[in-house]
Amino acid sequence: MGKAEDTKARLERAALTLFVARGVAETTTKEIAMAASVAEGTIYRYFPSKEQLALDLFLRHHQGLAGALAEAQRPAMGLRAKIEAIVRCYCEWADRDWTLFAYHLLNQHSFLIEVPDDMANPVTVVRDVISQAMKADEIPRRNVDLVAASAIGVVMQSATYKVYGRFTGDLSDHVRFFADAAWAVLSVKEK
Amino acid sequence: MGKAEDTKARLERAALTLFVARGVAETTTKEIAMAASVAEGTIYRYFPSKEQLALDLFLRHHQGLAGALAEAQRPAMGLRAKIEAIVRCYCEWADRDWTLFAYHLLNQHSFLIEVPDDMANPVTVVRDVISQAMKADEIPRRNVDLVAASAIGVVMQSATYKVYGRFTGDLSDHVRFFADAAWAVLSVKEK
DNA sequence: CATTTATAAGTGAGCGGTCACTCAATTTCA
DNA sequence: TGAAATTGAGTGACCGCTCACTTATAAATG
Repeated sequence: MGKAEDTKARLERAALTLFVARGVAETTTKEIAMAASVAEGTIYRYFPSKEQLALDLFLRHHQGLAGALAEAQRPAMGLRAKIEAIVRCYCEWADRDWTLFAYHLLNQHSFLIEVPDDMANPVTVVRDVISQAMKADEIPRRNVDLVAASAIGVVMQSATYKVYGRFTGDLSDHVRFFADAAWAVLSVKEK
Repeated sequence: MGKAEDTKARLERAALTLFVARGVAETTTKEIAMAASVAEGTIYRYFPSKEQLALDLFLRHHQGLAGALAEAQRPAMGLRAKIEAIVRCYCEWADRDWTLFAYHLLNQHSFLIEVPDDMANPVTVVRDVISQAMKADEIPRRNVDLVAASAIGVVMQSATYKVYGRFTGDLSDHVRFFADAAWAVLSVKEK
């Protein structure tokens, strides 16, 4: 790794850690620089603004995750298998870089509006899989967005509670349960 | 309503609306005052700081919701009925004052650490109900926090997506589905 | 090789501007 | 008329960002 790339990476990691610990608005450029062991001005050799740095970090993970989920579900046959593939991939991403994952989770509100409509999107991947399964009558036909939200919530709320420290350990340890639970949500019979 | 109480209520409502629309850190005291049609200084007659105003709003809803959920589930017999009572109560609170609800939902991260341990807590209510049901062998025994998170996620993620505008309409219209889905999550068989 | 030249990377004091908060003066109203 | 409520210009702290300058690295030259 070149020296410049190393500096940039150190800045990103420092920013990420502080953003998760104290929030984006509450983190100063001076703090980021200190944590990365560079001068404040150096930040601006690599990023046009603090806001852009924050957005870069978010979008990179957002797109990466969306691509990975799309790849993961593709080879799986049938909704049940696709769900498990998606859940496994999601949990692995979370466990691999928990700080980045937590940052993405905690800052959706701020950045999601800045995501272009045509950009790969984790939610869309899930939504499409569910939509297909409804068309194929694998599960009852319902409001896709509502059902997708509920299924996604099974995993995402658990991840959120891990951020809060309400429980510990790898998310990947519970892939089977998450997949079963999400499947159960999607399969709820109409009355 | 006395004049002073009216002013305080207007300030709270103005702050709430702005906090939801633009975020707490991004909202200035000048904006709050303007939206409430008072001078900036008036804020400080009723609140010691902007931060305390934000915390007050959060805690009032947090405690109110916790109390309401505890009340709602008490008379219901059996886990299935308790879940439905909790879900219904939660959705009604959301629909009754959506701005306040959205504020609470979007700012958990910032304020949850400031909630005293002994304070009534919406999550604890749900957790305890599930814990009881496990003891009574109504549902499989599992990691309570994990299962509670997943069940709660069914409803909360849907609420979150409503905040994002991914779908519209009252949450209360879907109480039955949420209850069924949460129940399904809790009932997932161990393999 | 040594030496000059060119470019990239890093620095930190300081600037312009914002913002939460204060307070002396003014208005409201019982 | 006196206490309570309100006002808004003013204050000081802070913060993102700039920029003139230094230092490290690489390229060119003879």
